[in-house]
Amino acid sequence: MSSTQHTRKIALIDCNSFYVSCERLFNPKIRKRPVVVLSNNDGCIISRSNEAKALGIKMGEPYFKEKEIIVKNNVQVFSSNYSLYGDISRRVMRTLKRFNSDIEIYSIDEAFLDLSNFSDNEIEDVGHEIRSTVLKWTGIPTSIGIAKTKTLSKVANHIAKKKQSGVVSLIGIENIDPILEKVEVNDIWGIGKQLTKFYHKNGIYNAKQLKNKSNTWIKKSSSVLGSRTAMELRGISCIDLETTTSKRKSCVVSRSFGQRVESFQELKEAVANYSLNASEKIRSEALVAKSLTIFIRTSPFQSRYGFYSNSKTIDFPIATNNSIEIVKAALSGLETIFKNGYRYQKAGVMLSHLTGSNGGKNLFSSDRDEKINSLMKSIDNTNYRYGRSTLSLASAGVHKKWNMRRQHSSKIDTADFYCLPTIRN
DNA sequence: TCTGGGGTCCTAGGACCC
DNA sequence: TCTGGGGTCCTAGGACCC
Repeated sequence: MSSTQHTRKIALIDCNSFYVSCERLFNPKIRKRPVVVLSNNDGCIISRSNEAKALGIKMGEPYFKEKEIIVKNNVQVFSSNYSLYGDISRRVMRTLKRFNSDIEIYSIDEAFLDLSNFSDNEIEDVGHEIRSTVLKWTGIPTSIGIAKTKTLSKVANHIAKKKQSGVVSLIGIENIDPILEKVEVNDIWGIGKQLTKFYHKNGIYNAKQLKNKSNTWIKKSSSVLGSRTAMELRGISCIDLETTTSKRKSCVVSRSFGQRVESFQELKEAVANYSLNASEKIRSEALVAKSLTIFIRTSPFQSRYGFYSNSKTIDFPIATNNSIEIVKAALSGLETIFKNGYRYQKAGVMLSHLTGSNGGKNLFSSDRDEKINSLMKSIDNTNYRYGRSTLSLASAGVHKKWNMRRQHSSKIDTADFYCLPTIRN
């Protein structure tokens, strides 16, 4: 039957050790060396080269705990540089779009691509072509998994990561049970710690066992998400490709401080900055927020100082993206939850119930609002052109306690991105 | 001494209504 | 006097993702 030639085919393209690969683009000397990239504040290890993985350095582990191995093996360490990674990510995604515009950009380093238009016979070759094109045009190595559903393409991708070729297709394989049997249940997309514990208790250890478990049992014992996962393992698609970028529903800006903060004044500065940052973000997406939550907390790892965590949510009478209003609300919220005598470790601002801003007009908009809107626009433009915090409402010093630690920055400016050397095969 | 940040979705339970 | 039960909407918190 020729119709089987055009079964649904979803590819998951995942960049290998993405942040490490980005740093390597600018620093060819570290190509074969062990490399790690740290989270904000140089807190945790969030990206590892294969060489670093081989040394036993764990994902998500605090940097200080791995320091010994790192020093001993001369592992190259980088603070994260998100604007750089964002730029390279856009380059990768643009390249992928050439193969099909039906693409779901799932994260900074992953995308689902609909390849149903290709025949079963050629699909693996297409995978290899995508892989080599992305490598040639961006310098980023990828792994590609292709299958009938998103969950299965994740499985295929998981296997592809361990293969030299980097491409694995499950299309056209009659019985995938022997493959699924080798996939541990906790490695399945959508199954985290809690579900793993539960499935283990019920004798389910791998993807094959979950796939062949009765649907009624799964439905009864977990949420709809659990049964959706099992259906997808059976090749029945339940999770659609989200190709249109839907407007987001919330926006969080939060940071751990470089050093503990105790003074109200310093906390206020940090919160004002995060508020400005969040307002700017939602304005750039033409959104307004109906409510704001501000939260502060001390370190959960240092109980000897006493743990304190609190938040306050404030509703705006009229949804807004006005920096002044948002900062004001955040600071008044902060006042209600701030307690003296604690060593604060983190603060954040969340804007939620976001909706489209209708070009900044609403029933109650006035001349004054129009003026504020154009003021906001000029702030955003200036910041865009000359860098963040060129103009800001709070006196945002650069040497404050709460600023992040970044001791291992490669100092690559995004501007340098345009000087990237051409990459040869 | 040092432990990231930013999202989505689901569910349970409370408030409220008829 | 009897004091039910079902529906909706909202929120907080949990689980999961990268």
